Amino acid sequence: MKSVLEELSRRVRTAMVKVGADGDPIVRASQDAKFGDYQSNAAMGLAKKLGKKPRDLAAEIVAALEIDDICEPAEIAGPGFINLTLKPSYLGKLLTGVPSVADGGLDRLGIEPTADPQVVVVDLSSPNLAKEMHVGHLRSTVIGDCICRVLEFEGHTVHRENHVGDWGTQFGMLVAHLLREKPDIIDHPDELVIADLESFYVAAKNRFDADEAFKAESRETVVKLQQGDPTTRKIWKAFCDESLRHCHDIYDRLQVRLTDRGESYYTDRMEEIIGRIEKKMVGADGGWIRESDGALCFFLDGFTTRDGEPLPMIVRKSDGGFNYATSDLATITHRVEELGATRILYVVGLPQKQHFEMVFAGARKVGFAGDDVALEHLGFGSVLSKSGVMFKTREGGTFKLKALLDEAVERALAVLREQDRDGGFSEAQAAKTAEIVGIGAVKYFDLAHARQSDYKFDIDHMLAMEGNTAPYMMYAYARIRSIGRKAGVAVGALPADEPILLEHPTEIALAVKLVQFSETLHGIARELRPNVLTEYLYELAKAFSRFYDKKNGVRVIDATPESVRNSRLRLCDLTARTLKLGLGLLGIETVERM
RNA sequence: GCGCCGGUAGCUCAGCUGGAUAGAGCACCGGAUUUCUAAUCCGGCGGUCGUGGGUUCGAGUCCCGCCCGGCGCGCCA
Repeated sequence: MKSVLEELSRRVRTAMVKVGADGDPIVRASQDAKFGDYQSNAAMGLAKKLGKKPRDLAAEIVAALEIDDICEPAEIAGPGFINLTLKPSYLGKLLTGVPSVADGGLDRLGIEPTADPQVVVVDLSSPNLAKEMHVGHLRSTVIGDCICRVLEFEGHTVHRENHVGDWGTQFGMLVAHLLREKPDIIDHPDELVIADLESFYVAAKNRFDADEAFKAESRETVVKLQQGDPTTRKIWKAFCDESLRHCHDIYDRLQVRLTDRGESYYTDRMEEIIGRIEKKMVGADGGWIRESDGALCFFLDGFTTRDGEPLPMIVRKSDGGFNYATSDLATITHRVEELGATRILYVVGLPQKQHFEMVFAGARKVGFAGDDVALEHLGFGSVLSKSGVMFKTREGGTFKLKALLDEAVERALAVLREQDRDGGFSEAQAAKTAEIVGIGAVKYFDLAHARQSDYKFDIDHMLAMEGNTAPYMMYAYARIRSIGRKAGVAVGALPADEPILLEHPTEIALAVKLVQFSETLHGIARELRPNVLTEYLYELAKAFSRFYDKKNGVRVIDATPESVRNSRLRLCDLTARTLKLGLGLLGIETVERM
């Protein structure tokens, strides 16, 4: 389906050129239906430059505007707004052309992939393997996955990189602890099971703090690990594999797939880029690469410490080791040079903003990323407890993500039971539906908030049946499916040449929403804002409720004549397919019955 | 101290590169409706957009000051 927004922008732009007022047509979907469906706000800004009155310029543009085929006559309002209302016949034509469901393939609703595909790397999730995943990882995983899905749908090649923490001093401690606790692991590394990584870590840490001999042992283990000692490596790998299994239990439930590529993957590359950096150092004007207190540093403009001194980005510690700046630089060279990325997105919490500013500036300056590569930190806000403080357990520890998901599913089951009036759900169906609803609720709630703002984790709110929540959206979908079943029409089965006839205000309003899906999606792919998609889907669902309302809407199954019934059934079907596709891009499953 | 993020209705949150009387959900009040899944629809109540200036035809949005909250600021990630 063509983007209405683009079409209108083109038309208005053409008219503007004709009257000698070239510029951005500033076409937007109107906020209020009384101003039409779209509006152009270009006349007000341009009038002054051209020495004209805004309303006069608007009138000139309108006079030159050729939109009879798609819009009602344009209206000029207020200081010079040009209001545009789509003709029902045009809406009907656009929707009629949407192909029926392709056999087996992904339903694209007729939306074409981009003409300019890119290779995009998304750095998401990236938990530390030393510990259990906690709430802090939810947002990166869920937002990152959504962004990947949207970009993939748009036709880009997406690499989902799970940059897990599997390297560093704490792994010496963990391996040493593991060897003491389960010495037979050397012979059976594949059989390692650690029920609770969190308590395993705590036990190791306690031993480390209390036992000097163990502390020394841990340090030796780190050295052995870094030197590549086979046995140490084997134990380390067994630990990482077990930890990754824990992670993937979560990823499976969240329906997130990604490529695990830990920091350890980059160890050789880190050595190599230090070499490249040292070569640059010789010619670095102003000595922006230099050693300071024994550490190799980048001194980049605009970064200072709390004392106002230049703040270095350390790429090699004074002990010769590397840190996260080094590994982040290494990932950039890998992603650019090996994966061929032209856009790299980091879905990492907002507190790390300064770190990424430095890494990006450093990568550019040292030549690891050229102007043809976009580097973007997609920072996100924190998940707070219901009372608005950082999400912690009573003991001050972090909340395990698994526990949170379990609770959501459990609550979803309770909600389903409550609503299941006629007891139509079997035990197994209820459990399966609860899993989908519960997980979906957590994801939807997260995605429905603006990426950069903090939000309060409110399980009652996310499972509410009213408002902009997953259960509401899922129900809206299931309800439409039920209409299809009752009408005896299969999904997407009505032929694409069955004309869509729009007459009733609620039909037209629904059609406008449906038609706006593609442009909404394109906007999201550009701005990477999942909450815009949830907002859109919610409005679509509401538009459908009005359309289907017995008082203010229209009849569907028993509508006559046949052509009107079919048209309305197609509207139902298109709505359901849009909801399913949209929720799918959020990473949320739908159910046929609820 | 410097920097970043935030402060919008009683509560939870939107507000797209400045655009029309600032929106939604919940809560509260009223109405429809014995239902093509009411897990619905319609209406009402409710905000000096932290605060004081400035820029602009137009500011929740941009600039400056101040207040409040959160976070970050050299070898953890």
